[in-house]
Amino acid sequence: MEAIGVWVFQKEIIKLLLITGFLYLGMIHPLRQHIEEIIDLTDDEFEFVLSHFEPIKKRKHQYLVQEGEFVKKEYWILKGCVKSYFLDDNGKEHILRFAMEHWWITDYESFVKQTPSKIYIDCLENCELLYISFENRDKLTAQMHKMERFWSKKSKFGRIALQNRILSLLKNSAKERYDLLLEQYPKLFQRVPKKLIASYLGVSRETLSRLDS
Amino acid sequence: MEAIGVWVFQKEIIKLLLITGFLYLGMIHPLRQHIEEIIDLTDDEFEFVLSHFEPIKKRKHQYLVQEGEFVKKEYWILKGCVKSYFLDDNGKEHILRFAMEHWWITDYESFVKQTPSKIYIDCLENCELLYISFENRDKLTAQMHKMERFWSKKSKFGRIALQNRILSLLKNSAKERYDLLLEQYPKLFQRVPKKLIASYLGVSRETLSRLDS
DNA sequence: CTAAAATGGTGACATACGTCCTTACCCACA
DNA sequence: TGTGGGTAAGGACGTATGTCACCATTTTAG
Repeated sequence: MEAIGVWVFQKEIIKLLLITGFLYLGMIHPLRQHIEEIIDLTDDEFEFVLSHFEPIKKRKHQYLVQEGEFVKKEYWILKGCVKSYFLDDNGKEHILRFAMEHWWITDYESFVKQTPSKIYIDCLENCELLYISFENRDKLTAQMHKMERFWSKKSKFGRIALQNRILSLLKNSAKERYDLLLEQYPKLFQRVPKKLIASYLGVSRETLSRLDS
Repeated sequence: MEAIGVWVFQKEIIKLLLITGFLYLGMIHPLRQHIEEIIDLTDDEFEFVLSHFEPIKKRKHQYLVQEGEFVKKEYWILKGCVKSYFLDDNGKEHILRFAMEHWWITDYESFVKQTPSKIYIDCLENCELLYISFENRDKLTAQMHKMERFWSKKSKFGRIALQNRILSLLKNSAKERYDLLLEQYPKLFQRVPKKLIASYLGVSRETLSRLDS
């Protein structure tokens, strides 16, 4: 009995290692693939990068970030889907953005300025994540200029995406924004409730459900 | 007569040098002040940085960026005020942002991705600017890690500002957005026409003029 | 398995906002 | 001195969207 218990335990460990990518049998680690879309890495360099991350699992409805908290981690999603949002004075929820597999997420305002967070991030599904702490990110960028370039580029692209969202909020009608989102992220509509999509688009749930016509 | 002409010409040059900060008599160059809010520079380092910039003057209504153009410069405003905006399918103008003294401006999307610009930037007043070319910015960041840190930080703060604008577009009414803008940039209301403020806030000119009540 | 909660569609109604219009004002320039 | 362009205010009207209410399903949690 004892022996079987240990075996099951080991299997769980191996499974976890596989999922989080710390043991990849002949496959390229998804984080490496992701980073190499922008910069090239040797095996050793990737090992070094990865050693600054920790794996973590979260269940649906669990928080990654809560309002008032000092955010000290940036997350990279291996599996699952999360929402980042804030509550207005009436307690109404407004979606800032969603994030899915291979997206980065954190509260950058709190992360960069080291101020208490104004937002929440929580899991819409059970999630498997890698996170890097503020300190490790600093260390890594200081020791590895390539990674500073990587994050710098990511930051620039993130900024452009935000600008385009503002552009869309200013110029497009609710219906147009709906169509654009559906075109760009069709998967999203199968994974997250419509009322969250409505909140992301800045319209009421009722209005959204009347847009299809 | 000839001599006087030369003298007037020299005076103009000196004036230009003074204005653009290439000749600062015992004063700290405003660009240096600006950069040193984030990183420290020695005299030589600042000289080196400045040598990558060029001064330029633009009159009211002149363009810095036009739609369809490949943007190869980033501008820093010494004096004046500009708007960045785009035109929708109906030719309606939507203000992305304003920029005034000591602000950076360009079309980052075109600048970073090297794609044709979707936006216009033009002068609301006569402007005095410094610009840095794409190539010089690359050179400078490659040779001077400090400046890469500077721009990286700027980029992060820019991103946070954009996120907060989205936040505001989602949660605040037109009236609230108006009050917030008035509180944050009271100068703007003395310098730019109300119809542009309306466009920035995402409401019609008529609606804006009715908000005061 | 069942009860409770969340989701999603729709109707009735109120209202904020856009659109179109006229009027008035200021100021640069002929 | 007049004239035209840019700016701003406000009236009239239509429409898109929010709000509240109700109900039918589906999903979740105990």
